[in-house]
Amino acid sequence: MSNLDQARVASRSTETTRAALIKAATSVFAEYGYGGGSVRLITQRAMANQAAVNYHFGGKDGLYREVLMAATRAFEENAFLDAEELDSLSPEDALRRYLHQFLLPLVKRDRVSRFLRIFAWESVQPSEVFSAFIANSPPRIFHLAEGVVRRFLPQDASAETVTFATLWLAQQPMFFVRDAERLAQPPFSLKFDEDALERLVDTLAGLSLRGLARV
Amino acid sequence: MSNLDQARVASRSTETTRAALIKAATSVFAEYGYGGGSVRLITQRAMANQAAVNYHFGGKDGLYREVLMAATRAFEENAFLDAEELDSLSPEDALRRYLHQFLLPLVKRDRVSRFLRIFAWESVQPSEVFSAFIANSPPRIFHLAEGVVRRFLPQDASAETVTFATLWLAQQPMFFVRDAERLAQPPFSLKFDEDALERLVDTLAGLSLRGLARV
DNA sequence: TTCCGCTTCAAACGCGCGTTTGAATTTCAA
DNA sequence: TTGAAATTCAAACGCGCGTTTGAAGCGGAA
Repeated sequence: MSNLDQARVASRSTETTRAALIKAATSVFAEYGYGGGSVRLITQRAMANQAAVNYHFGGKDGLYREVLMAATRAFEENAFLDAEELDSLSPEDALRRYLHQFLLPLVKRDRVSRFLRIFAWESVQPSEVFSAFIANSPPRIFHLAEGVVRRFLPQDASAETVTFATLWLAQQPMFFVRDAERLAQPPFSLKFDEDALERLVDTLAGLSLRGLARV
Repeated sequence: MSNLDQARVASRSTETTRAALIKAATSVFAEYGYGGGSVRLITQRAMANQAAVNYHFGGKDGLYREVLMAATRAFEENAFLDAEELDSLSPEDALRRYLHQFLLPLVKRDRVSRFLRIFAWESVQPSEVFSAFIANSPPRIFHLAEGVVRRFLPQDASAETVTFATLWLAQQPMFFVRDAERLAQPPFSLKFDEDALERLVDTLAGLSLRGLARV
């Protein structure tokens, strides 16, 4: 008992530091990606010592794994988008819902949006940590695009075609999420408020559904 | 005259070193991007001294500018794809030609393919050097996607719509070019020979033209 | 109060990076 | 051949990175 109590109480301050580090790491990695985010910046934002990362998580990679686990948990707790919910919609509405949810980080800066930004980074330059992470427990979020695409493709579509189309669809919102800041500046000067988000969803959904020929 | 001769002859060996550095830098930056490519690797491949980069180009950024200038020159000398050639084709064929040319690096490893890979890197993480470079002399290559897209969009399409659609189209081949190596491994295991390239062009052109609804 | 594990802390380590340095070497006009 | 300019070279510099170190601080048990 005494051991347990001590562990419990001691872990109170431990949990405070751990939570602060995970929160700071989430925002830093969302901003700069895993490779671009530094331990020094993370500990600075968490108001913790640099060595705390190694003490509590064994290193930068361990902290990142913790962030990825939190992200997976958030997505699987239906905090984001559920495959069953998509199935209940028409294919067209499922596509629009998919695009809308993945483009949300353009206008919201909440926890889930930061997780999405991290995934957007990993979609263009996967870290070894991430690759190993999804190899062990592939997150459901990756099946969403395939699920949406499959409802449009014929049953006998080749696996290669399905892969092409899935990658094609998944990339579309990722690009805008990842590069939102850059697109806000010249020569593009795209400002994303909620109306612009709806127009972007409309445009992307139209392009995805009917292609250029019908825009 | 004597000064000129001296400069000319001296520049013979100079040009040898410069050319070797530019060639090595092109392949290194194509493989790892500007930030990921190191001066040490470049000089090693060029069999030159590390200090040569600073001596001849003033630094890593100056060398990169030289590579970008060579790329711009290659593209403007019709070594790649000409806007007028695209205009001479039907919109559908122009789109297919655009996609085909931008996907060529998947099967070819020539000079132009390396330039395209560099552009693919810059499309996701623009370096300051690149941003400054295109600010001074925007390369024609960037107008190609807009030119293709515009022929499908109605005349009165808003500037925002044109931008959305242009970015959307430009991203599609970039993704496959940039991540070819990763896509070759599980879980995707995509092998790109010339046949696969044609199928990818078909798929992307179909998706771009008619969307998911008609695949 | 004393002691002992847990946690924090400032400092330093080792590494790779782009760059600088100053001497050695090469080049070529005079 | 000579001397000055251009070029090459090995070595080192300064910086930021992730990580390690060992002492200091802290809190609860005896």
